[in-house]
Amino acid sequence: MDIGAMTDQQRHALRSRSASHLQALGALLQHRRHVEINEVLVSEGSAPNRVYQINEGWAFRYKTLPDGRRQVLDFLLPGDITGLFSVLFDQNCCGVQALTPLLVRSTGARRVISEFNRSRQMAVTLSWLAGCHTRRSDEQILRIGRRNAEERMAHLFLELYRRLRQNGLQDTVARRLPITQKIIADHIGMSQVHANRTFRALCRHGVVTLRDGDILLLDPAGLVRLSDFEDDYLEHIPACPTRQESSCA
Amino acid sequence: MDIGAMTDQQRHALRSRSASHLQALGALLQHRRHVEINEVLVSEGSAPNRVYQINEGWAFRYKTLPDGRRQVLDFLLPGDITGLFSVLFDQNCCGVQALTPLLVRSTGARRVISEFNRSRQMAVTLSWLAGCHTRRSDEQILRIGRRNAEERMAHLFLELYRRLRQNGLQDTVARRLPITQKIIADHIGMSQVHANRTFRALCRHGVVTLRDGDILLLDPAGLVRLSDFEDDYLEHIPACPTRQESSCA
DNA sequence: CGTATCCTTGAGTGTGATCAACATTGGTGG
DNA sequence: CCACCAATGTTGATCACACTCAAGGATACG
Repeated sequence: MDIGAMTDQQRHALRSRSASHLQALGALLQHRRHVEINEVLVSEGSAPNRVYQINEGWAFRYKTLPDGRRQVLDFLLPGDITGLFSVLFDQNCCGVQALTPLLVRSTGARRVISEFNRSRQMAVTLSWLAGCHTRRSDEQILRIGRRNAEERMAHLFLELYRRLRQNGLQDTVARRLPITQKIIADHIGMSQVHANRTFRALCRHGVVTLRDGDILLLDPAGLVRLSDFEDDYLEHIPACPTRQESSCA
Repeated sequence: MDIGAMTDQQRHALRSRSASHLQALGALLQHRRHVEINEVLVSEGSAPNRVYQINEGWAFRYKTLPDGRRQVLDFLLPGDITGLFSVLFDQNCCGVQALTPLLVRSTGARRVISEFNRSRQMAVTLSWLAGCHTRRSDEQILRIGRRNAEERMAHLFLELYRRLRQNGLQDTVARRLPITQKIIADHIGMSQVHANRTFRALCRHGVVTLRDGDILLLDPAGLVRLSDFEDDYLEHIPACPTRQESSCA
């Protein structure tokens, strides 16, 4: 056996410690603010001065090409924190925009840096958090690189569903996705028209439908079948101790 | 102005401190080992017990689908460190395989964890490193999501060229890429046949050619034109203090 | 030599893009 | 209250980029 190896128990212990550590970090984000639908919270090229947690609503990270093509990199769901890995850079390489009205909490970069330096265990926590993000973006690369249209869309829907559930939302809530077909298209690398046709195909399979402008997941198990979904890359990041507050806000 | 904001100078100072800090971390990787061409250094699903630095040679990170489709997530170049963000997980979600014979140095996960805990500034360093990786994978998502075949390939070649230069390799060396068309195809999400046709097209533009089985970049500036390349997402990670050794090894 | 790997090219097919038109909805201002 | 506009979803027609299948050539290696 490998001399420097750790047991699963040791790893598990480190992860739980990281989890509570991260909640402490989340508690720093005191400044509350409402963001309008479609508002750009962070613009491409701006200085990364703040770290945000989405308290209510959905947002997305994106990049654009000079000719206007846009890639939606990922989605920020209620409870998600963004910006922790940008504080050392002079410019943001991507932007953040609201998909729905948001309630966000934030704090300044200096405050984050001093919290980074406050505790010796923060490095382990950040390694874990970075690992969670890496796994997600690796899966996104696989999704757009090697899956076909139906698989991509079904796989995306499932990822969002699982993450919403992990972030503490109820099943009925987690099955509603407030995203347009244009946004989906820009996320999984296809045209809006083809996203529509793919979506219609999923509807015909009976796994999703449209309800009041939102996408409604009817049959998660069916989506798993359609996309070969394996959820081992998704790890719960318990950075959202404000779910209760936010629901009564 | 934002109260918690930092100046570019402050950020710059933190980055240089992180850089030297990271070199210290690299110095931990004492265990040397040779890896054969095509050997799997880390297999999908294995326990992440070690952190590696590539000392000589090229490798790639990958994921595979049950039906055999493979996605090359990114390339590991001489000087690159991999595994820092996996140590807290029970299983690897992706594998690492050698493209050329490698000389790697490594250390065990426990050692890495204790180094994480040793210094208060390690968290800042990891935030920076995670940011560097995030920027690269965001760009990879944009590449396969929203660029066409020629742009993808030209863009990839440039990224590799710049990274090799940043890692301290000479210009003539950095212009040689030891990758097959199948590997390129699996990285930028196309078939091997189409990768060949795209490559031929780039040859016809006079920007690349094939030399002794390697890809040779003839005209980096031409590649920039063909792919709208912006290098602002690439930041030098000075984690390779062993370049000199390795060239006389 | 024979075999394996990689590159190359052609032919035929298909997935997904583009263009265009129209329906529906919600918001805004007269 | 209605007219108008913007955003979104829907569908058809056409086209192109990229895939698959197939075969052959070059090179390296045992």
